[in-house]
This record gives sequence, structure tokens and C-alpha cells, in this order.
Amino acid sequence: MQPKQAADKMTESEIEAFRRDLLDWYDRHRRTLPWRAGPAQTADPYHVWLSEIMLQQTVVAAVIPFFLKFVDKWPTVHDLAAADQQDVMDAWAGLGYYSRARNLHKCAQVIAHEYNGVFPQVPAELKKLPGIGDYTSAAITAIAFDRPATVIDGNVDRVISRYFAITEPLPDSKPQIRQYAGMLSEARADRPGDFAQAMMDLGATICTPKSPKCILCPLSGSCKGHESGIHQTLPHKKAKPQKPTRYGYIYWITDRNGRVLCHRRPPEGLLGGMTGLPTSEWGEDIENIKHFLHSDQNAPVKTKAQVRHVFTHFNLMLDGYLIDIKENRVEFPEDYYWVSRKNMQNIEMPTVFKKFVRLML
DNA sequence: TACACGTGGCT
DNA sequence: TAGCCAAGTGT
Repeated sequence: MQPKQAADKMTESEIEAFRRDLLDWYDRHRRTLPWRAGPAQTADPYHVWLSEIMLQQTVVAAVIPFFLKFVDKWPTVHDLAAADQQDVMDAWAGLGYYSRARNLHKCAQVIAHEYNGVFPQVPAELKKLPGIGDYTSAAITAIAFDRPATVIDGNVDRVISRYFAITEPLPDSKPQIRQYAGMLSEARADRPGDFAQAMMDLGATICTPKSPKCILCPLSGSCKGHESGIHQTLPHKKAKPQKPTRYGYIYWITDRNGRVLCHRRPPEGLLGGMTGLPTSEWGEDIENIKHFLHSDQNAPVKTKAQVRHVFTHFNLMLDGYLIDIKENRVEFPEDYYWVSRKNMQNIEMPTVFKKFVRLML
């Protein structure tokens, strides 16, 4: 194995120039965001934490309405801790990665009950909390408390990879990136929160994955990737395995009163804890998929409705079926329950189920 | 280390 | 249209 290439050292004046150029740019072009403190204002740790959880693998535009809804419903961490888990899951429906919502609620309870409502300020303490890892612990330390921390997200990966022209593919280049990012931010008391946010704003608005706007970039004059013309191709990434497609059936099951059968999904795993509609198992071989409910009395009737949905690691294709329950004697497990047709459009559920509900209503 | 885990916007 | 990608974490 090749020895890891050591990060080239920057001189102290080069580091200071980088930080000054970036922070000057940030002072002129910082984005106004609902959770972000204004210049010279103090951030609310609850808002910073909540926004950072929502922003994990999620774009700012998608987060804003959810953030506003959450702080409106639960203005403090105590309010969130006291909320019903189901209300939190429902409020999160549509934002994705639902384990974040479960961990958010758990974390609020730990903060409220074991930390007296006060967030810890250092990464090592923050990382003990559910849903908070390397990135989020550093981000809260820097942004909420303006303490030095090395904040590395996908934006920082890209900015650093390009600025230092790192050609080793991610994630193998992570140690190098961490070394460079640390060199620029570790133990530097001058505006740690603004520096972290400036790096991410730069990555989100200037040093974008496609068509970076180098002409507007405060760092282009010293960017090694720009100098050698390879910036657009960076960061290199290891090839991802191909996504399989899974198939299955989804059901619109109605009773004599026109009610529709819904399903509370098990707490862990895909879409865990969320409300959905009944489906069969999902598999790559449709021939081997059995219907969820099948009897002579209640035979599934195929519809034209189909649901296609893309998950992170597989594509899904569901064929819609109608089942009309003629006898009220049919018993379902406890996690299935009836909802009036009128209320179906108000039930909060993940997008894959919303798609089917829209087709059927 | 590698994989599970959502969604919507952009190209 | 299909693939890429986004302020990652947990196991």
C-alpha cells in the first residue's frame, strides 16, 4: 500500500490570507437563513442543532419550511422533548432519513432531562448524543458557541479537494482533507463559527459541484485546482455500486364504510416509525412476491396506478391493487388501522406513499 | 470498512 | 431521462 501523502504545509501568512479572503467574502455575501444569527448576533443553540440535523444530506431549500414548522410547534428544546414521538415523526414526514427524527426526539429528551436544557459546547460531549456525529458536533461547537472546531461536510470536502488539487478519490482522501481543514481552522479563535459557515456557503454557492463560479471566488488566486485547470473534475470519487430495482404491490384497501386501511410501520429500518399504506414484500424478482392479503372473498384487483420511487440504494416499482373488504369480520394486526377517505389526504406519510394516495384520490 | 438510510432539484 | 448530489450517522 502506498504511504499516505502528507499534506503540504502552508505558511502562517498563507493561512491567514486564506482566512481573511474567505471571511471578507462571507461578510459581503453570507446567506440569510432562518436559523442563522445575524452579524454580531449570538446563535440559539437549539436552532443551530435543529437545523444541523435537518441539513444532514439535505439541501437548504428543502429544510427551511420544516425548520420553521418545528420552531413554531416546539419553540424550545423542552417543548420538543415533551412532544409525542408520533407528532415529531408526522412533522418530519417528507424530509427523509427518518432515523434523524427518532434521534432528534431522543436527543431533545436527553438535553432536557440530563443536561437541564443546556447543550454541551465541545465536540466530544456533543458526539455522545443521538444523531450527532463528527460533522454535527463540530458544527454546533463552532456555530452555536463560536469555539474552534474543524467542520467538514461535503462542501468542505469539495473546496479543500479543489484548493489543494487532491486527486486521490473520496473517501480515501478524507485523512488528507481533514489535515488541510484542520490546518486552516484548528485552535484558531478568530471567528470559528463564521469560518465554518463561510466554507460551507462558498461550497454551496461558488465552489459548486458543476460549473463552479471561479470568477467570483475569493480564493481563486491561490487555488491549486484552478491553477492547473482540473478543479472542475474534483473531488474524484470511488465508483458506486449499481442500484438494483425492487418490485412489489401496494394496496388501496377499503371497507363498507369507504374507509381506507393504513399501516404504522415498525420503528426501525426503512421508513421506520412512519405511517404508510399496506404493501407486499419488496424484492428483485416479482414472480416470487406474494400478495399481502389474499382470499376468495377479498381478491386484489389490479389498477393502472403504479408508483415509482428512488431510494438511496435501490429503485422501487409498486403496482397498485384494490381490495374491497366485504365482510367486516376481517381482522388485521394491531399496527393496521382504518382512516376515513376524507382524512386520507391529511395523513402525514413518506413521499412514496403520498404518491399512491394522490393517484387514488 | 461498507452498507443502510429519503427526497427533490439540477444538468 | 437518468444520474448526480446535498450542512452524515449508526451499525
